[in-house]
Amino acid sequence: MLLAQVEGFLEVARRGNVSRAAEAMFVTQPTLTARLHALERELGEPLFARTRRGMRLTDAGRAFLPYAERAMRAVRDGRQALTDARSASAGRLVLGAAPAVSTYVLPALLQRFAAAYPRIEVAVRTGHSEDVLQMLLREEVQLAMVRTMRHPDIESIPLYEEALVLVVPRGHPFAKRSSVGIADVASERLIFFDRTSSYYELTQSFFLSLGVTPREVMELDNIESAKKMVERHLGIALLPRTAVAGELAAKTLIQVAVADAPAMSQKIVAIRRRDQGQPSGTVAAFVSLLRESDPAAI
Amino acid sequence: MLLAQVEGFLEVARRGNVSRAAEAMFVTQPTLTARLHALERELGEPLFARTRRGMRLTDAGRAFLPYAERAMRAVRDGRQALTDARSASAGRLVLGAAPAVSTYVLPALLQRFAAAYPRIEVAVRTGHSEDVLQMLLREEVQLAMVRTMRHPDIESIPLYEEALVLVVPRGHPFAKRSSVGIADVASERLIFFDRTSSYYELTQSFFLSLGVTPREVMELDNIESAKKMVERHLGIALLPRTAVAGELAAKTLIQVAVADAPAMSQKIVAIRRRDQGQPSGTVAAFVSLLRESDPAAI
DNA sequence: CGTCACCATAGAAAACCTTTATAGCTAGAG
DNA sequence: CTCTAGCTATAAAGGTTTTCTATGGTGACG
Repeated sequence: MLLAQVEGFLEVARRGNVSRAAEAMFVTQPTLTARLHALERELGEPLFARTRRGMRLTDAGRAFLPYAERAMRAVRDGRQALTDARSASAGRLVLGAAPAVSTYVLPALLQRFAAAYPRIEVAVRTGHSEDVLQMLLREEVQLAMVRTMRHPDIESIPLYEEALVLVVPRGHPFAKRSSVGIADVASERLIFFDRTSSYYELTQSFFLSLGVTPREVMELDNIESAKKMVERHLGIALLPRTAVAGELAAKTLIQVAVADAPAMSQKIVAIRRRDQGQPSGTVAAFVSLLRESDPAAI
Repeated sequence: MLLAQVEGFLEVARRGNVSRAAEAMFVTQPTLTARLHALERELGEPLFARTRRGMRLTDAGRAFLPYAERAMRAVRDGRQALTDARSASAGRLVLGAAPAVSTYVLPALLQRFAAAYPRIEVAVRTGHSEDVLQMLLREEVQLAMVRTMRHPDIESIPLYEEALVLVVPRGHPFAKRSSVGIADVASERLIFFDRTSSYYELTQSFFLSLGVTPREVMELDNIESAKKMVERHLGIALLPRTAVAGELAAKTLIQVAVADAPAMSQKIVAIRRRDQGQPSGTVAAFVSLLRESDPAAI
């Protein structure tokens, strides 16, 4: 069965006249007649009753009609869906993100994205970078924003550098100093977050490399709680800058430079399966929004 | 776009492998490759990402997938609908019927029909024979059961002869007589039903042709009421035999032969549009049920 | 490093579709 | 009663498309 036959069937059913239908479809009448015959032969039943006045649907034709319409509509809608997706005017975008990205970076990005592409449906899956990578490989997400990772099947787009900054509560002795030494830090009560996170390892290895053993006094499994602890003077913490931007601005937390330490940071990238070909419309739209975003503003 | 291409797309999407999909579709691999290329070219976008492992859907392919499935399902279901209709194992049957048929004959017929073809949906439109004929011509009904009518566009199937019988209430003087004369009838109080019905004209012309002027005492617009009136001794009536079968059996009404009068009757037929070709499954099923019914039993 | 498992491509043969031209049929007009 | 108009069906030719066989090319894997 050919779509051209189904389409011809519908057109003739609508007009009750092969010649007019043929004209409307920009083919000759014998062509359309042949298509109808082929369709009827394949279905094993006349779909039209031939009269002097033209073509009338038989009961069988009437029974087939709704299905023919459905099929054509599906094809038409499918085409439209691709056009929409290409222009990113509609569609679905499934993102993966590391927790710090998901919580502190994505909201602003998605707000702008939703404003620019209101008809794109967005879903976010959060997890540690390794888990999100697996989601990407399993094609559960189309694009993931995680720390730099290596895998032969993915390609990366650099996004921004996520610095770990030392924050102390308002009124803390450090708060008035322009910078502190690493030894000062190690002697303070430190609050860590999420032992399973890569940030944990990062800070640990940072202290170790400097030959300093931090006094761990508290470990929370999420950044929000860690911030609250610092605010309540239970210790000081090294936290991702994006995670404390609000508190720094509100001055409930104070950032303190560490004079004799190299900057601790992780590169955050967007990753994508290498074998997915060119990014589809929705992904491409999101990537271009990422690219035109000021990294400092994130 | 060809259905073969859509089908190929689905098969390859399912198997992730052109060669296997081609085998499953009984074509060679290059054929299927060509179909996919043609489809992608028409849609202006790669639907698959070619990898060493086989074919993976792109985002565009994933977006198109549900529509392709919908289209193929519509075609498959359409085929099935025709098969069902042909075997009359399912479908829809819209009948037209004159009031007397609809009320007194159809119920028993439809009971048997529904038992034989439980998955056929039946609808009945009732009206005077002329109106039902118009419905048929407008294709609002597929088959109509009415009195014999002439129209160039319809063909008829004789069903049964509907006799008008004289009925009197139990206890009426006529009830004990084996037959009465036409003059006797005319001198009785007569109850007519539905001046707009053909039965009304039939009985009127019957009396007129015999040179008798009936004493009309009452006219109801439906047969049921007329029967009730006769039962209450308000008169006697000429009613369709099928309409009084129950009362005759229950002996609440008595049939009296009219000796010197020709039998009054109308032929009831099933009519169908001549230009509809062979009856479809559901109609054919109903017609065959009509044919195998004992006319006397109706 | 060769072999395997893929998909892509080439070229020839076959199938198919479309077109022009024409036939056949019926209703309605003159 | 004939003729014409308005349908659809059919025929034959031609050209495009599709399909097949055979082969190329390319990573992956042992």
